Amino acid sequence: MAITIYDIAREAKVGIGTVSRVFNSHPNVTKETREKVLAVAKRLNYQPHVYAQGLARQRTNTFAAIIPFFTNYFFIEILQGVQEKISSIGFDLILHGVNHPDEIDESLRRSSRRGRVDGIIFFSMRLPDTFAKKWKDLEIPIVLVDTFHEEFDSITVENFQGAQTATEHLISLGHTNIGMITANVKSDPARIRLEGFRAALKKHTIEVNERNIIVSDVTKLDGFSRDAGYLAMKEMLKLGTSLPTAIFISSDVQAIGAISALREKGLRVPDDVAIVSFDDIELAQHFGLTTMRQPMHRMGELAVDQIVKRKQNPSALPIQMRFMPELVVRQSCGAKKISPNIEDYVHHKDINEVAAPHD
Amino acid sequence: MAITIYDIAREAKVGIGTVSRVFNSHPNVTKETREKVLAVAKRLNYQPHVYAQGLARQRTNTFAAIIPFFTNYFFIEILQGVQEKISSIGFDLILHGVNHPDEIDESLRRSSRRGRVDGIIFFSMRLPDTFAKKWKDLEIPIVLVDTFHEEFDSITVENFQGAQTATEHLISLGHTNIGMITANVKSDPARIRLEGFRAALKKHTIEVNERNIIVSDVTKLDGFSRDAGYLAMKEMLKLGTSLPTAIFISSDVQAIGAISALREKGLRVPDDVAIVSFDDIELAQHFGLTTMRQPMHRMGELAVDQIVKRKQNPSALPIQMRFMPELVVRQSCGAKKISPNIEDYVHHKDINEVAAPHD
DNA sequence: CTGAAAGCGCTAACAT
DNA sequence: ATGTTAGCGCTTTCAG
Repeated sequence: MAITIYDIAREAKVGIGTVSRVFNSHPNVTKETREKVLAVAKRLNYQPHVYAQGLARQRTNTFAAIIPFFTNYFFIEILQGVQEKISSIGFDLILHGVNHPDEIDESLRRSSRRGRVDGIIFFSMRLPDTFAKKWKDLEIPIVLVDTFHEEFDSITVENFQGAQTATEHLISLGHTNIGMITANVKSDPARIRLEGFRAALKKHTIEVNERNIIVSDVTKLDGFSRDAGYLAMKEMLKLGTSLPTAIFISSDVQAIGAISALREKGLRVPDDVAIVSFDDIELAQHFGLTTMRQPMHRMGELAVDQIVKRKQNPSALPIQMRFMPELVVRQSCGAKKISPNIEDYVHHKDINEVAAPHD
Repeated sequence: MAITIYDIAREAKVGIGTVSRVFNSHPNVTKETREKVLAVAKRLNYQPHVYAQGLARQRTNTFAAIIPFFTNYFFIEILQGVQEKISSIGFDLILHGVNHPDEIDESLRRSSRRGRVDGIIFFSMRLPDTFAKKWKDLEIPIVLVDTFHEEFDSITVENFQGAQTATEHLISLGHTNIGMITANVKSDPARIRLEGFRAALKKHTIEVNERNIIVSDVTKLDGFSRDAGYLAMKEMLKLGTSLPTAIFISSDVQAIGAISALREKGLRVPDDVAIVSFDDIELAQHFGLTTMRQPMHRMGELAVDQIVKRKQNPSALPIQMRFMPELVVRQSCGAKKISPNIEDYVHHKDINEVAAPHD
């Protein structure tokens, strides 16, 4: 059996309480005994038992992240922020992947087992109402990322305005025949981006051609995938003659798929079709995508910060943090026809943060 | 305070032992008392305290994965296999990202804290010898993925033969002026793939032109990155006139970067330069990369299986599982000049598994 | 400042 | 079949 504080107490000829105090850097220990204890502990290669600590302290120093599984680069980049921040504060991260909608419940249940985690970061999925209640009672800090529920802290991006900005960029380049490819509208971001798109056209009194709006019915990844983008573009191409001169696409990965479909038909971006997408995942740069940047890494870090804050002040009103996505102009929109790609024309100004307490 | 077995024992007028038995589906409980207990538990919304269970049972039902951080798609695909398998057996996954070599120690230390996890999956990094010893003593199952140490179970890919196959494919297409771009040779896979490349040329008595071998000195991600590939190709292009007609590149991501660099010079793949790379990440298909497929998802699942097996039989000799990567022919090598991409010409035969007990 | 003792919530061996 | 009890390893009063 492994070394316990009893072992080291015996060796150091002190009580276990003292040993405990030493490791918790409690002030009431003389320098001599502290050093004596530490010496023995080192000699015996003592390591505290995390679960015993957790049980006694009534906290676990671990957070859970529940993610609709991370084959999606968007999540990975957020997750990276989460991971770095969590380990920087000495906590552990438990990862729950949700590959199928049916698994949401299971994941929620598993991570909310009593004493399992001190906080939960919940990604992108709509939080079932049954759990909203349950979690409120649980009294464990929860923060929502890329999704919203009025009872919890949330970190989101202004999808509506982002979509509007993207569309207006296309309009400003002279396009009037503009289409959109959006992910499954079961997903809130997809739905809202579509609304933003419509609003932008309306604002500029451009007629919406419903034929040029392709709404993905792919369920896998809610249609935020290369395949979904590819299929959607195929469909748009199939519809015949009046291909729009510009398309707003609800995510970078979809745009990449869409570009493939265009290439197959011998069509070029931006010459034949201009494209603006959303997210600015790392690959967007490679493809020269003009896109709406979401500060993913930052969002991940903030999620962790917010959980920590929430632990300290459980009764504060839910906070809603909303980021304004930023237009990153590269080649796919046709605004810059200079060198092929790899170069990135974004102005590296700081992301705007809009932290507004929820009413 | 939350509900404990004491609460439910009192309510159901039974002993805590009985309650415990019910939840552990111990046979010695009558149907009536079982149902009574279950009813009360449900009414009170009882949830077992994971840490208390862990402490009493002396096991945690969680595994840790230590990954050189997953901005690399290769790891993500393995991790996905790991994640799915782990949750399918009802375990939890703790994720330790290692972003900097200095953090390896810290991660190792943290996940090997006593009673923290029941097993560790260690990815791609060379295991420091100090820890090899320490972990042996720890008596906790450890499996290495994409890296090797003779004292532990490991799951790897035949890098040498894979590189050889890739190179020979290029040779079989008639190329004789073949170059290679490899990641940082601090990484074993990068180094071994380079050796395989050399061996293939030698076998076919083709002279090695050292100028056409670019070894990345990028340290970030050990040079397995788009940027590293881009820079390496730039360097190769800078060297002047004798660009090889074919290049073997040590990973798909690097190949993607390299292709960017070629495009900037107006060079086309495979017309001007044929390319074969390694890994077959999801994106490889999109780029039409001919590549050596590693069964990443499978490797992840297997890692979990092996940890479980190792728990059952701690004293068995270390197992070494080696996969033979499979050549997937797409467009980048020039063997098929048919349609642009998206289509995948691989024969979907099963991956070969070579499980050989270590000596 | 330090030792002893009482939990933390659960499991498992031991009685009955 | 069920209740009782002794841990699991640590934290944290409570005396002294």
